[in-house]
Amino acid sequence: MPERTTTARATPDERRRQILDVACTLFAHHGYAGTTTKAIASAAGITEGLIYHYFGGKADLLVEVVNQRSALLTQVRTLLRDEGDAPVVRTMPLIARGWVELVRRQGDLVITMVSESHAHPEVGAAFQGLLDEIRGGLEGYLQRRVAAGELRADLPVSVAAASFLSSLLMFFYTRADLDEAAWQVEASRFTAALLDVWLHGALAPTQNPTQNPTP
Amino acid sequence: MPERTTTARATPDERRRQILDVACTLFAHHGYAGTTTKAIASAAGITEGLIYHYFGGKADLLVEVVNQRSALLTQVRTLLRDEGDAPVVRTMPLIARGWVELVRRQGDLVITMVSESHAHPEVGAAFQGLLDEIRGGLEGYLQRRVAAGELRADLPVSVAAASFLSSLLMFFYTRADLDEAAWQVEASRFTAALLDVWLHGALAPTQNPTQNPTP
DNA sequence: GTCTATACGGAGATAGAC
DNA sequence: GTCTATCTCCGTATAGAC
Repeated sequence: MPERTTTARATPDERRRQILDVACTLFAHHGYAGTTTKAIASAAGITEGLIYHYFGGKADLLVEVVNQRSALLTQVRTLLRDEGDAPVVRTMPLIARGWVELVRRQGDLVITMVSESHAHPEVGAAFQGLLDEIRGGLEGYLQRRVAAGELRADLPVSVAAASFLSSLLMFFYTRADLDEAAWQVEASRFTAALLDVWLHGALAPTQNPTQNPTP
Repeated sequence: MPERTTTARATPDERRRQILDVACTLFAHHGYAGTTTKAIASAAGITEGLIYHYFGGKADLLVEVVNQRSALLTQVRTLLRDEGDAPVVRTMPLIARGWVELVRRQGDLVITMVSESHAHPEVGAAFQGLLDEIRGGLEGYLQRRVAAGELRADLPVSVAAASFLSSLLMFFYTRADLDEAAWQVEASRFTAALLDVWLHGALAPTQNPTQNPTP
């Protein structure tokens, strides 16, 4: 078995990972086209030439970075499966918090996908595919809660799921620069309020004058 | 007074506009860093040198493009003012449709702002400022409808407004490539369903067992 | 596996003729 | 106001030594 006495750091796989991580961060902060191979090498503490030992070219970096979304998708699936068929008032807050924290932890990847969506059709397709799968998962859960009679029968589940996820995603996207402490506070507030609106709607309860004026 | 007999097209102001329009379109499709001055000149039917006669440099183009957002803001303000204090079931559909059509007509600008948000802090700030002002406007309207008793008193108006706008914005952002016909269909459907969820919420009406089992 | 050195093209920008 | 010509630098990518 391969033994390492001292020093000798960074196995090939670690290097690949490291380069991809650095690239992802820089892509998020400066955009793909705005990130130079020199900057990537410098931030990774290596030379430009080494990048081409591990990857075919700069374009490959973007592809491989975006492919890491599958890990993100897996985590969301776990999130949805774990909360199987519990009532929405219990599950939705967990999904909301899980989704928002997941997006934040994978923030650079998400920012890169959103930012490069329109410049690189493949990225746009990957991003939309990811959102669609996640929305589909949530949709399935909502459908089951409709069947259980907990959600209204005429709820447009697909749009309800999309709206829920979009709102949290946009929230993250516009506050990604917050430090961890401020983020926790704002994310909690926003999530709670969003759930309130999403569950109960904006309208005042039954002010229909022909029925139940004051019950 | 300045007279023009024939030909002699493109006044200085028209040229500026034209260059900015072309730049905005290309920024949206290839990103700022991915757009070359050569490409802008070529698409505008002029030479690169002329760009520098009208603008200080490429960076100025981005700034001026993003500054066009004020026009967008004005239009939203008009939209909100015109529908003053009418009931939500009448006004919100108009706001939804107006917002979504506005965003689509100014699609290249919106895509550019979103895409370049994190690479260029000034753009990010401009974008967030724009969203904040629009949300604030909608929030004011909602607050008045709360006062009128039409919306529930405990509605988190700020988040309700943000969620409404975010959902429509993300919808546009992920379907910007649809052709006009398909767009009209999908936008109508989405908008109607979103309003349904937003107004009435997802929960089934009062299945509280201690009260009104079947009224 | 990692670095040095270098080729090559293209990017933004300027000068000056018309 | 518009174009042609050109400058300079920097970006990606390769070759080859260690």
